[in-house]
Amino acid sequence: MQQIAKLAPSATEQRHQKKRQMILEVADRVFGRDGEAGLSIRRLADEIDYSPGAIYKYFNSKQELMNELKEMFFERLLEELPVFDDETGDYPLFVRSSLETYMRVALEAPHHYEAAFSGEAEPMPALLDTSPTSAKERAFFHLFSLIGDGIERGDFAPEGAVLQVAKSVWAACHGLVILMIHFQDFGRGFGAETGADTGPDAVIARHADFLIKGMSV
Amino acid sequence: MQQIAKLAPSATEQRHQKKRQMILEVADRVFGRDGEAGLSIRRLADEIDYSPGAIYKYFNSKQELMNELKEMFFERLLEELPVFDDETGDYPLFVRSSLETYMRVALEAPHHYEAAFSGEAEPMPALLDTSPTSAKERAFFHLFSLIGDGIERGDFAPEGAVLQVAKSVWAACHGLVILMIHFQDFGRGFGAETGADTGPDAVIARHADFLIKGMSV
DNA sequence: TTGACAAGTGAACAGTGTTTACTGTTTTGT
DNA sequence: ACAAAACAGTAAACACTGTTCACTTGTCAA
Repeated sequence: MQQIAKLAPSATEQRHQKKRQMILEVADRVFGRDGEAGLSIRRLADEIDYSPGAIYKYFNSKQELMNELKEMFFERLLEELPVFDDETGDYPLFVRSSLETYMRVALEAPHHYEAAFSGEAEPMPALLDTSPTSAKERAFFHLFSLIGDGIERGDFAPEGAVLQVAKSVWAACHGLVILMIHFQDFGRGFGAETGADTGPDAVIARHADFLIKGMSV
Repeated sequence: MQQIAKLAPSATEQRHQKKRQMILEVADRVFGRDGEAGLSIRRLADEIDYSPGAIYKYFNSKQELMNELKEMFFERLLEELPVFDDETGDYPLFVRSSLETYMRVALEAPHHYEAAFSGEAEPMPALLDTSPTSAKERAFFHLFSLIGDGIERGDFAPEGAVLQVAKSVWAACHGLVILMIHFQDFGRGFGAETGADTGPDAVIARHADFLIKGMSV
């Protein structure tokens, strides 16, 4: 017998979801530490004292589990992104801070971030005039809105189409993160040249400056 | 008995190298079509009518074979990069063309390009005052020199350290390529907005413009 | 001709994601 | 309360993967 709408999840269902969540947390920890190569179904099963097959009672495939890990990452990212204060806020500064946050959070979870852009090519999510569903899409949507709103407000100069500029900025941030993940010392070692701050945070900050300046009126 | 220096490779050695090259070409074709997932040792062995173990008479590991495929890609890239003509050349235009070529060639071999930046993190190659050895390093070195020379010539404004600007530009190009590889329609669909050219080439061109403009005096 | 080396094979090892038949156990409907 | 159905978990197998190793065959050189 099937209910039309399950308003109250059964105790069984609750236990199931709770255990599922537990598995996800363990997987998230292992994946964050050792990456996709280190997160095998058997390894994960060992970690939670289950047999490998048991995992498939909670996830249809490793891919599905991985997608949830990525989704969890983007939810964390969305939480950390700053919110603009219309009264006292400086919009370009707000955008700068947003881009920095995007890059910083990504660098703090390199395996998650890298995995989110590897594997099979996916269709480009609609980023204008739609309500995105997944956290991943919401994050990208947020990023695009930053630029679009900035142009609307008159803080940024619309050199070319709005979406083109947003794409360029997003790509630039994405590229820096990926290169910093891939090259061990990409964000380090050139402080002597100018005496300025060195380290990943400085590279991120200067990159954001470069982009904001390229957009500003 | 071991020769001090093998000036003339033996016929045996020549055959070995020739067959090795043949294997590489087949691997390159399969990898270009189906990516790393589609290029297994067994599949490759099938393709050349060998047994899987035979591959290891020519390569110590799949990783070594993959590295040679990546190296071949960067050699092709280097061949396609334009050369600056000191007499008649417009330097910013030359840089723009160079960046476009980098992105275009990368997009033509998405699996190769993606593989070159995935896997284990590697140390950042020295990009100033050294002669790079591999084609991969030479390509990156070339890219950095573009910016450095432009600043020296006075065509680009040194906002911040030379290397910081070069990093930002490289990262921006890299990011756009990766996003265009990962998102199926990243370079398409917004022509209606402005009536301008659409398609990957247009996105690449506008991205290059964005970067050149950000550097120019 | 004999001995050393090269080329290639087939089987095996350890690992992967995944499926299936099979257990108990728990929940559910009558 | 009892039977039936659903659930949770296991062991074993399947079809892959990269890699190694003993073994045979062929080629070249002293």
